[in-house]
Amino acid sequence: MPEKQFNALNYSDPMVARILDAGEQCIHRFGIRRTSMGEVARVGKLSRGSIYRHFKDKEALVEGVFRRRQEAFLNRTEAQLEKEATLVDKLTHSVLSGRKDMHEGIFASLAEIEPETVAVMFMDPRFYQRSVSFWPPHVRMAQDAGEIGAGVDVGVATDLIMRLVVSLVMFPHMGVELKTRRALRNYLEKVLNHGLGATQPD
Amino acid sequence: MPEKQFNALNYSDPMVARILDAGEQCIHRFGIRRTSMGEVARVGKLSRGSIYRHFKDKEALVEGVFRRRQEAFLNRTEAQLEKEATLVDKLTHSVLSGRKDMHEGIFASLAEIEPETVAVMFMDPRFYQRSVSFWPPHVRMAQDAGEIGAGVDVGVATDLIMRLVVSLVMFPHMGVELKTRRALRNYLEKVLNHGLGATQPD
DNA sequence: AAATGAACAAAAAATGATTATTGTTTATTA
DNA sequence: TAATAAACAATAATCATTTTTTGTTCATTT
Repeated sequence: MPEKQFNALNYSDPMVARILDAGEQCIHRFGIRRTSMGEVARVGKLSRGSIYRHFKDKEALVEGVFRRRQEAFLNRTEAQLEKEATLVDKLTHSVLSGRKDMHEGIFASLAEIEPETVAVMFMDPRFYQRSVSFWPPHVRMAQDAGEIGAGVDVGVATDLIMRLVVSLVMFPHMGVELKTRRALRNYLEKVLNHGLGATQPD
Repeated sequence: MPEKQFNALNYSDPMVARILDAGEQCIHRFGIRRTSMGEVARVGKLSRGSIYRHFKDKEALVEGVFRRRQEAFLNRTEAQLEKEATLVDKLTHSVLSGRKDMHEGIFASLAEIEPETVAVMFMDPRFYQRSVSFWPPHVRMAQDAGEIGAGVDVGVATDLIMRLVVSLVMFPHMGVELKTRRALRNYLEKVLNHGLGATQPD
């Protein structure tokens, strides 16, 4: 008996999309704990059985909802990044839109209703896996453009970028106030270009 | 009627110490939810009334327990840092002992019993406030020793250091595997000295 | 082929009565 | 002066019970 593959979801499959839409709507309104598969079925105007055909269990459905949101975020970001001139600008944009996403929509409402759930999600390394594979192409582009040292390892650069972006989204203030675009860009420019090794003041 | 000052705790006050000892023991064994003030009193062999004389409520007691733990961690770390030659070595040590603290003792047991609580704590910016005031002297020392650019702002350096340490403690892997002391030190050296601006390979 | 709807046992959640805990007060003790 | 112990209403946890939800199966429909 062949194992079903739940990890690879067709977001384009209209049934999957309908389920995820309904699921997202429910989670947005009631939180994860208070959404039942029956409610998702009712909202999506489909049968409970269909949901279980596409998702192993409630956990997989919830995961699917957030995976799709994240994928959408990355695609949206990816599109915007083409318009940004430098890697520093790309990071600045990513942090700002990451924060925006956290403070509106499903994350914001979940954070109000079930803060522990959001906290646990953000502490889970799996939450960042997809994003880790997002950055290497941009690192290489920056390398080709001479913004980044040619000898810098792409993996190391990606790692640093991820740590900075995640940290800056989670904590706008960690000693220095980094709320405005200006302050953020300035900070990222300094840190990325020289670390703490630069000798020039500004 | 003068407001009591709960934020400034005398860890040296024997009564406060006894309360915190008992509280810590209870939290370690049963978790926060399942420790009652009565149990803390019983374990500490004191009256419930005394606890309320020193701590406004259960939340303040719990906060006190973790504040003292953190303070002890910082003092222990501070003492060790004197033996480390460079800022990079100091950071390496801090990350490693931070991880150690997370994987044993009260944090480890709490993470097993009440993972959401730990996650929420780690997402709270207040958790890092004290540590933020810990680093500036070390930054200045590194600056005097010429390890860090003289023009680098102490606040910015502290901020970056905090973000890196917190991130590296929370996530040993974020694209690159940074579990061994060697890998960690190497990473920190690269990142701190040049950011992504270095051109030399190794 | 895939979605449906109904049936089902097992697991989880809502419920309401009961018990324990909280935070405050007060008189007593060291 | 600070710790204690007991009393107290308000709040929160617990527990046994009822109800809902879950995850599975299967015959039926689209």
